Amino acid sequence: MSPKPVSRSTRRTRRPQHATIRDVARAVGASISTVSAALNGTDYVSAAMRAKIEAAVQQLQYRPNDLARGLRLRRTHTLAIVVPDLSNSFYAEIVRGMKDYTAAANYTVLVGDSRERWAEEKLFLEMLHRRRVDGVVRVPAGDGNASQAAQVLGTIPVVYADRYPEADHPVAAWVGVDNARAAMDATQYLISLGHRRIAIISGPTTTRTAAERLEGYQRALRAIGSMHKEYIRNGELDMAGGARQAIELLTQAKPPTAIFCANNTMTLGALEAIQQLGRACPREISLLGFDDFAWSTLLRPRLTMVRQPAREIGMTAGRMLIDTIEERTRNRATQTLPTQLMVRDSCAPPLRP
Amino acid sequence: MSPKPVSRSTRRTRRPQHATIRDVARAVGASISTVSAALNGTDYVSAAMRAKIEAAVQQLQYRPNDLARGLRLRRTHTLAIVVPDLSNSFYAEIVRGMKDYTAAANYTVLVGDSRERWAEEKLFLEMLHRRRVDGVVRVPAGDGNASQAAQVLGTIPVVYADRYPEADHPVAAWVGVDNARAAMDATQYLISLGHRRIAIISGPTTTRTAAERLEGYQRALRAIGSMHKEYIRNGELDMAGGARQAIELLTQAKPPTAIFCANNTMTLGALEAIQQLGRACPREISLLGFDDFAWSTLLRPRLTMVRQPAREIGMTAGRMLIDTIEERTRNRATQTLPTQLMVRDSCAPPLRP
DNA sequence: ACTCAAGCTCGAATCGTTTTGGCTGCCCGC
DNA sequence: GCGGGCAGCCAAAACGATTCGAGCTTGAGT
Repeated sequence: MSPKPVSRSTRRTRRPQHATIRDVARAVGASISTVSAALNGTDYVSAAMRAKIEAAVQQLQYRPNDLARGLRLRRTHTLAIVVPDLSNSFYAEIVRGMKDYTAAANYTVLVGDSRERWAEEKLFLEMLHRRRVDGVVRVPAGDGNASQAAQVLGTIPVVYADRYPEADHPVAAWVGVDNARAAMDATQYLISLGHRRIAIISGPTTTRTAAERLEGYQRALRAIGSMHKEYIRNGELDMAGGARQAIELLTQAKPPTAIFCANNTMTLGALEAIQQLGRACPREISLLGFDDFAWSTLLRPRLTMVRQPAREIGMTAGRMLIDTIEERTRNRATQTLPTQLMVRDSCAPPLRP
Repeated sequence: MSPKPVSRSTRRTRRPQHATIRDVARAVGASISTVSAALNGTDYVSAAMRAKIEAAVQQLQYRPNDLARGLRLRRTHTLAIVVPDLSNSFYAEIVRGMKDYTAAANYTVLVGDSRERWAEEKLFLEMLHRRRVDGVVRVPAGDGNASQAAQVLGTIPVVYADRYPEADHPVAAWVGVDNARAAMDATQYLISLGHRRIAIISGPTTTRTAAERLEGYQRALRAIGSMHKEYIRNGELDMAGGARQAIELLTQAKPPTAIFCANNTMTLGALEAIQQLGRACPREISLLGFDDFAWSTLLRPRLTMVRQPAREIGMTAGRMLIDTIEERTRNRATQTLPTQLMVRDSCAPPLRP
């Protein structure tokens, strides 16, 4: 009835173990406490003893065991960040920014990729809990359920980056950009070039950022009274999705003269589609993207895009996290960083038919 | 004389702590050992008790503390990988491959970026040692000193990926490609198109892979007796380096008709340079690169490149590492994976003057 | 001469797990 | 009526660090 107990006894291999603080203590004929005090500078230790300890540490190649340390201290000096897509350079850059900032404060960061799926994100968050990370920054997966995160993370501090947490939750710490504003500016730029038939390819509206960008686009078009339902598309955030929507848009009876893509991978997809259809960009069709990336100047045409300060978002998230962890501040502030429209070659006035 | 001891006492904030196994035990009126046995299925526990424990675990949101676990078990179920440049999609893909493979075996992986500097890599490796990771895969930084790694890592198992460790060390586990062969094949392809004045932009010869690729290139050209010193360049591995070398090559009296770039970022740099100089690629100058990347089909011309199976390299490295950790095997084998020449649009026969 | 503080060192408790060995019943076969 | 195996449970010893309190010398101040 009851299951046969499984013996965990992987044969106790005597792998030559690491030197411990006890080994150092023995080597210099001192007590463990003294060695600890010497290494951490946390109590008086004579110069002579200190020197002997230094020598022993060097000779034994002693390195403190951070597991034991973390257990005792209840602090691991580890942070984590989870993003929806690590191969997207936008998120990669956020991660890099956070790593750079927090490394200076002596934190390590674990990075996770949810692939836009809450199920995967949850697995990662549970792992973080077990490892007792000191804090985590989340760019929540796009398929909802973000509110369950508090459950699995318990009391571990969280900072949100880029995307909002669920609306019903009290907005915690957050850093990002004013998406509606940025999208409106971008759309107005296209309008100023003379475009009227402007399409948008947006992400699923379950992600707040996508919804906000759509909102900004609509506000700009409503202002000039030329918003048309058939030019509004949304779907998957990836390249294939962008390409498919672009093809649908361009092959309809009265195609748009400009396309605004609400993230970077969809922009690439749209560009691919345009080239496949043999349309000239920007002469026949203008393309404007979101989330700049490093090699966007290598493409032909060089893409005009809305640039988000990805690195700064990462660094700010790191800073906010560390601040709340070390209780330098308890303000659950939200930080809004500025965007920038990088005007390059992919947008031009529309053809006068 | 002796320094004033620094008090570490960050005020002992009573952050509401996590539930422990002891809490679970108390909740169900059992002993710690019983709870542990139940959770790990490592000893007989009655069905009734097991159920009560499950319930308590759920109710208290108990999650085992992996620090304590790792301390006791002397196993952290954590691996690490350190690469020279995370923003290079080639290495990013290796990392991704390793993560995917090892996640299935329930390992977490820490990833580090050495930026081609041993000093940075060393810092990272020291951190890994303190955290007692179970193993690490290294793509060693290009500036030598790789042999010191054994020192700082102690007895932690290592697998090398892509790049070789120093020659003087006994070659440990390694996975990568036959660089000399791949470079030779690529060069022969250019020869078969009719090129004779073929240049190479290679990396610093301190990295074995760069040296091998140069070697393969030379072998192919020597075979037809048209190797020329002035067509051999090496320098930094980044985009700017590639661009600079390409400009020097193309502006000399008798410029090459084809350029072979020994990694992906330098290839992008060369392409940029070619476009800046207004040379038509591939009509006037052919370009062949190394290390394919995802969006290479978006560039114009679509780049012809030698593809390395990055993902497989990462997965294989992960597998080898886990195998040696779990002592399924102790063969310090080396694995050579096949490359593939992705023929696209950036190479054409040379102009007949 | 007495007190007190500073300088130096140490023992023991603690952090949250796993694991070993032992203790209890109980049932079974003699 | 007894030995012994099995099921179920537990106490205590690790694992490797930090930290609290206390003990022991000195030297200075009174």
